[in-house]
Amino acid sequence: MKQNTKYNIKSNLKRLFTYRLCLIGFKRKGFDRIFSHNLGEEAGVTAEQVRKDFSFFKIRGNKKGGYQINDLLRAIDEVFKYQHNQHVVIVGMGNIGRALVQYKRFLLRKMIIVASFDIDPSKQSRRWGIPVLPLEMLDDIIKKFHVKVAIIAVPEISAQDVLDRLIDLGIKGFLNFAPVMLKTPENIIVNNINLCDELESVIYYTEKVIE
Amino acid sequence: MKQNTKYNIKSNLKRLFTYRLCLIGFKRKGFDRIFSHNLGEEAGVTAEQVRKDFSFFKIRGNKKGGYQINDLLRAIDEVFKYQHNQHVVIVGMGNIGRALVQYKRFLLRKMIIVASFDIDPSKQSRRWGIPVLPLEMLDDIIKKFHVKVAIIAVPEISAQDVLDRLIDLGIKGFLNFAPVMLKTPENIIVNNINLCDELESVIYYTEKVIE
DNA sequence: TTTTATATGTGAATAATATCACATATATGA
DNA sequence: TCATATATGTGATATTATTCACATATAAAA
Ligand SMILES: NC(=O)c1ccc[n+]([C@@H]2O[C@H](COP(=O)([O-])OP(=O)(O)OC[C@H]3O[C@@H](n4cnc5c(N)ncnc54)[C@H](O)[C@@H]3O)[C@@H](O)[C@H]2O)c1
Ligand SMILES: NC(=O)c1ccc[n+]([C@@H]2O[C@H](COP(=O)([O-])OP(=O)(O)OC[C@H]3O[C@@H](n4cnc5c(N)ncnc54)[C@H](O)[C@@H]3O)[C@@H](O)[C@H]2O)c1
Repeated sequence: MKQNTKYNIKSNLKRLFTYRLCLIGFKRKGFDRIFSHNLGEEAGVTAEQVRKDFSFFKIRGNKKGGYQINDLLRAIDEVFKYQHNQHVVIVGMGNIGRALVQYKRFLLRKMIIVASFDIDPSKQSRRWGIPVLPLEMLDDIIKKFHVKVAIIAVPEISAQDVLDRLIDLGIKGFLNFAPVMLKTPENIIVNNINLCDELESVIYYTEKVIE
Repeated sequence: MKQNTKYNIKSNLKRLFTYRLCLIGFKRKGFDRIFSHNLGEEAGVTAEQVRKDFSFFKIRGNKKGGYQINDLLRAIDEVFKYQHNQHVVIVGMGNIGRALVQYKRFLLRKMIIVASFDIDPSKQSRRWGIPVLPLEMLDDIIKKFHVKVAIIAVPEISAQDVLDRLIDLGIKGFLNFAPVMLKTPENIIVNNINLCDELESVIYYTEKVIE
């Protein structure tokens, strides 16, 4: 067992997401062509950074002509292999789990939450559009939908157990909302979202600026 | 107006959060002293990194004796100025907003959501423990509780409007859940949480590893 | 009390990232 | 069609972050 995965979203990948957000914005405003300079300004990075990033992901523009926004968006989608839908399960249908299963935007990006799971029988229903199942059904669903990625939204005390069980069932990547350092074997991806830390860091920097 | 804040949680600050998580874990297991080596292994960084980070934040241990966990936790709290409570407001009481106001862990870190706001009168109630108010009340509440930080949980189409209005009312820092690049003046901190991107990056790395 | 083994703290070395600078290709306009 | 201004793409350079290496202090043992 590897002591906690030190996975962190690589900065050039993170910027690619930002670029996409900006490009969608530009498109909405009626642009169909963009230069690295404009995109950089919008994304808060230098134009060279934009070009280097695109270059890294083998995305090419036209000399002097800049980039076609649609081409860029398609190329970015290509990086994320958008040809096929991605099936995801979520474990824990408490406050955060319920919010996530109702989040429509996952679908727009072809990420489909095929089922959710909860230990509490009172949560097991179809109230929220997708089935909420007992954990015994995990194996079936994971096999049926070839699920490789799961969202962990259980209390921190249960997070490691849930993770271990999911790994046994073949899950390779996790989005984890429980504020604990999870222990994982090699080759398992865990992306930890810690909203307390995120809010606290805002407060930290806010106070720094104000002082 | 500065084109979108390129704010990003600095990596040494981010690691400080991780260390805290690990330290709490060690404490639970009965330890009261820790060495940079142990903490580094748990946090997924080198021992030198741990020491450099502590050194950066002026946190000191004892030569040969390592660090007292309680001292470290206190020192980390010191970095985040834990003497006083921090008041926060949240705008948008939809799926994600409702999850957040019920999140008890904010309180443990002395971050108090004093009120939430929604444009929809049907959401305005006291159902969720804290008052859900119309936006007209923003000014009053912000003044009364000296609020400096807000959580934006409104649809992306409204996010910029809400942000501008909050800045006018004196808010300096934001945790933003809407997937848009917000435009801000100087000295305003915006920490964007984009859960689609986070899930997508897990899928990206998972596929990379599997291949 | 003295010795010694060992963990810290930090400059120096290295690695990783980002910026600069410019050669190159080509859209655009004459 | 041709000339030219301009944006890309990328080596070279600078900056930033991490790791190495070791001098130093000191807990623990004798
Ligand atoms: N509520 C938030 O806004 C929020 C924000 C950030 C992080 N989180 C974290 O997300 C996790 C869930 O938070 P929440 O507020 O939704 O909590 P919650 O108590 O509302 O929900 C937890 C759910 O998990 C279920 N559960 C418990 N053990 C389980 C198990 N072993 N297997 C399957 N299901 C199990 C419970 O029945 C419950 O429905 C926690 O770790 C929390 O710290 C929550
Ligand atoms: N649901 C999720 O799990 C999730 C996850 C990540 C990000 N987000 C983002 O968070 C935001 C909210 O998502 P949601 O799912 O809670 O949406 P939602 O539609 O459930 O809730 C939005 C709420 O904002 C209120 N609102 C709209 N305009 C407003 C305004 N100008 N001022 C104040 N309140 C206003 C609405 O009345 C509604 O109650 C969106 O930007 C979404 O993309 C949601």
